Amino acid sequence: MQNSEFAKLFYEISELLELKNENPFKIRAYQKAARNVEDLSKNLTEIYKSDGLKGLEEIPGIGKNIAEHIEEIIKTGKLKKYESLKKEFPRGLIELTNIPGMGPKTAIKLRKELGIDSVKKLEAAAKAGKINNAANILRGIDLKKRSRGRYLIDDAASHAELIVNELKKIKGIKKILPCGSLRRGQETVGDLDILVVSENPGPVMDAFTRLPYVKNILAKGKTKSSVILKNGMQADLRVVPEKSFGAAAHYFTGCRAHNIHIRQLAQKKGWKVSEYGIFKGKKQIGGETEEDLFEKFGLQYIPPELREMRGEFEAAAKDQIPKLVELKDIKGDLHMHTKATDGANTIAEMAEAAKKLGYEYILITDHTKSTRVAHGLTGKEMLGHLGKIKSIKGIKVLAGVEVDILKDGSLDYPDEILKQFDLVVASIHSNFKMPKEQMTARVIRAFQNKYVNIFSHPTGRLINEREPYQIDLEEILKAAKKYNVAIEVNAHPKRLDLTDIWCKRAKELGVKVVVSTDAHSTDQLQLMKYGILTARRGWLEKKNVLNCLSHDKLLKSLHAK
DNA sequence: GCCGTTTTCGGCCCGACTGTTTTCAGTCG
Ligand SMILES: Nc1nc2c(ncn2[C@H]2C[C@H](O)[C@@H](COP(=O)(O)OP(=O)(O)OP(=O)(O)O)O2)c(=O)[nH]1
Ligand SMILES: [Mg+2]
Ligand SMILES: [Mg+2]
Ligand SMILES: [Zn+2]
Repeated sequence: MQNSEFAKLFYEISELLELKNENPFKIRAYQKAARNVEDLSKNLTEIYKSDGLKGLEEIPGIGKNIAEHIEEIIKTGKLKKYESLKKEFPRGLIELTNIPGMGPKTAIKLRKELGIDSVKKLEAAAKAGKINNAANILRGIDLKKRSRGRYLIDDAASHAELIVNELKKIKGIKKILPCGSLRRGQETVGDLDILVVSENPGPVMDAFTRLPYVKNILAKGKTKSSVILKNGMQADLRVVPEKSFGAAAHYFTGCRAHNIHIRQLAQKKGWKVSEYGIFKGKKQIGGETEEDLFEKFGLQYIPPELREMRGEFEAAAKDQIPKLVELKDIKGDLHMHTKATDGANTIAEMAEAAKKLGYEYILITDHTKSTRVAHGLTGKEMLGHLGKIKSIKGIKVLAGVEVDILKDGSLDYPDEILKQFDLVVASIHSNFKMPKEQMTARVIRAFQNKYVNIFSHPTGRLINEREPYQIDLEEILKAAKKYNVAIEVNAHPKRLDLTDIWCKRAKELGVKVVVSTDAHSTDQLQLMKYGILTARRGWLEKKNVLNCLSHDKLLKSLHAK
């Protein structure tokens, strides 16, 4: 079983325990365990096999009980506790709690009083007038049906920008800052969380809830409002006074576990942290800015991308928060397509656009013949295509290729062709469904080719569309190190592949990383920023990212194989 | 259920909004 499946199971147990009206801290313990398992790069099954229960208990948030759960699942493929909970509370009951505003208490009450244990039955009862605030509930059901779950980061960012631009027009607003998972640069975003500084929140709330993009108002108060936008996305607004800006930005940026941790640190010092500041008794002693908030705790500033409860507090206490890579450090883009295959622009157009971004170089990487859907080229066609590269003033246009790794790990072009490119990017575009060991061996065989320099979109996942193929990334990273292959962080919001966690692992293993857009048009060259966010979430520094190097040093580093 | 450099038992973040609650529970951020 995959870690993600263990995590899902523990989340589900926590929901079932809520319905059972269990101790809220027990519920949180399961959520915490799920979260920590999700964040692990090592497989739980492997940990158990090598270090047993003791190994499992070393994972934060996993103690004797949950370790035994994991053991039971590995040994029997089932968990009795979960099976019996599931019998007690049908799936439909959990679905009821997914309706906004409806929690476990209400769901249980509905079942007890009206025999309702599914959204369908609730809808019918509401329409038949058997329920108190039927209108609200029907609205909630409707919202749930329309909501698309989690959004791609570029989608969230563009909607945040629309709202920010509208809010800017309001008088008396001193600051506007989108926070939450968007500010942390998470690969998907559940909702928009926008912070506003104003000493006069009333008019801000009025304006926010009347925005043209707003479809429903979920809540509207003095300091906080929530709305549903026309596209189904939720947007939350907090308004605080200037003196609370830092604490509020910190609170609203999260993550939740990170917030709880800093509040616990405050308790130990006899202080209190809330979104309004750091307090000693009634007196505010800090939190005007985020920098001040961390400083008051003797902590180095923690960038939003690292606020995930993944070791940032330990690092900050020791002054070991790395100087994270930035967009301005990027000197070139090493993955892009042109009209010759499935791109929209010519080589010259891509080069001009890249030059405008201030890049020193780009690598043209069109598809090879096996990727027929993308009109992949034969070796001869490819060399002809790249032969048309004219020197363009102010930017180096490198001749590259995104060569298919075939089913057996051989490449779509022979070495005589491959050796003619400046750099070779390799990736998987077919035969996704094969056992993990076979896929891993296939890719490692490709790494052994003398001319392969970069492995692109290593898991092939498409967020919200396609699961990653089965591949042992730990082995892939080790092989990448051995054969001097750089691993790509594909910056496209649908991919973001490698993920943040695996970026961190790559750094630990000393594997070189490149951040590339895989642009299929000049516009898409600007997606680089999302790849950078992912790299930053993976604790990567400028020195870990090869396309922060100048052209000469880049080629030298990759050609050493 | 987890955890511990004051604790192996007794804590576990803190606050906003809604509804009918006249002093709080439920839900959510
Ligand atoms: N102290 C504290 N802060 C919370 C809690 N829940 C949420 N927050 C803070 C941290 C979150 O990042 C921020 C926004 O809440 P969201 O529910 O929108 O979560 P977030 O944006 O992190 O993830 P999302 O992508 O929206 O699911 O509010 C909580 O229980 N306690
Ligand atoms: Mg959010
Ligand atoms: Mg939110
Ligand atoms: Zn590509």
